[in-house]
Amino acid sequence: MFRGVQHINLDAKGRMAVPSRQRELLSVISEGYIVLTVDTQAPCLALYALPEWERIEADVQALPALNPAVKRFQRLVLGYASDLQLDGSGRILIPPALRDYAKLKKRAVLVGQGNKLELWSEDLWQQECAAALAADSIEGLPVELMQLNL
Amino acid sequence: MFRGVQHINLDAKGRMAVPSRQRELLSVISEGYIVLTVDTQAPCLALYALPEWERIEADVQALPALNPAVKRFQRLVLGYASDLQLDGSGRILIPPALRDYAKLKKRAVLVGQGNKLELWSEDLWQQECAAALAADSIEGLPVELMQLNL
DNA sequence: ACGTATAGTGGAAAATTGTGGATAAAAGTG
DNA sequence: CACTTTTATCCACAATTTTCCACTATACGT
Repeated sequence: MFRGVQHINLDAKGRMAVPSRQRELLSVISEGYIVLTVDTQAPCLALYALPEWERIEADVQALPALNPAVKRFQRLVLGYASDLQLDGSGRILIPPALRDYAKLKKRAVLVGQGNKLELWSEDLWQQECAAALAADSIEGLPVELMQLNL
Repeated sequence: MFRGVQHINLDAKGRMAVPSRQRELLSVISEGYIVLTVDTQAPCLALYALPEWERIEADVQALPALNPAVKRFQRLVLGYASDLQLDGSGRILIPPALRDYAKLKKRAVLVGQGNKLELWSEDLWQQECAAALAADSIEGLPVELMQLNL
C-alpha cells in the first residue's frame, strides 16, 4: 500500500528520483517495473506497479468499445500508459508526453493512494488541496461518504 | 503489448522513423512485417504486426457481406490495408493514400493501444484528447466505467 | 557532535537513434 | 528502345538518449 505525500524535484532531463520508501516497495512488488499513465479525472499522472497495472488494463479493455466516450477514455488511459524502469540510481525518466499532460516542471508532489501513486505538479496539487477543502465541495459528497465512521 | 504516446516527424518523402522501443517489439513479433490501414471510427491509421493483422483480416472477411454497411466497412479496412516493412534504418514509408486519410503532414503522434499502434496527425490527436477530456464526455460514460477500481 | 551510511543530484562519456542526402534500381513514357 | 522520372536502398552525420560515475546533502547511530 502506497501512503504519504512527498515532495520531489525533477531534474533538467525530466528524471524523478523515487523516494526510497516507495522505491523499495516497487522493487519488492515488481522488480522495479512500473507503468505510468494519465488520470482522466484530474491533471495528474498515475503510477502503478506492473502487476497491478495489468489488472487495470484488462478491466479497461473489457469495457464496451462501441460507445465513443468509452473509446476515447481507453485511448487516453491505455495510450499514455508507458513502461518505465528504475535506473541505477532509483530514478525514472518521465516521457515528455506525460510531463506535458500533468504540466510537470521542476517541483512535483508524489501522493500515495493505496494501489497507486499519484504524481502532481506542485502548483496543481496545491490548487487541488484548496479546492477539496473549500466549504462548498462538501455539498457534492454522496451519502456513502457521510456514513463512513472515520 | 504496445504502450505509450510518442511524437514523431515524417520526413519529406513521407517516411516515419519507428521509435526504437516499438521497433524492437515489431522485429521480435513479425521480423518487421507490418500492416497499416485506416481506422473507420476515427481519422487515424492503425498499425499491426503481420500475424495480428491476419487474424483481424480473417474476422473482417467473415462478416455478413450482404449487409451494405458491412461491405463498405470491409472496403475501407481491407482496401487501405498496406504491407510495409521496416527499412534498414527502422523506418516505414507511409503510402500517400493513407497519409491523406489521416491528414498526416510533418508532425505526428504514435499511440500504443495494446495489440496495435495508432498513428495520428498531431493536430487531430490534440483535438481527440481535448474531446475526451471535455467535461461533458464524462456524462456519456457507462456505469461499468464508473465502477472500475483504477 | 562527529562519523558513517544512505539518499538525492548533476554531469560526462558512450552508445544509440533519428535525419537527410547520395546512389542505385525500377518503373513509366515517348 | 532509350530516356526520364520515380521509388527504393544504403550510408554518414548529427542529435539525442542512456548509462555510469562522482559529488553533495541529509539522516542516523554512536
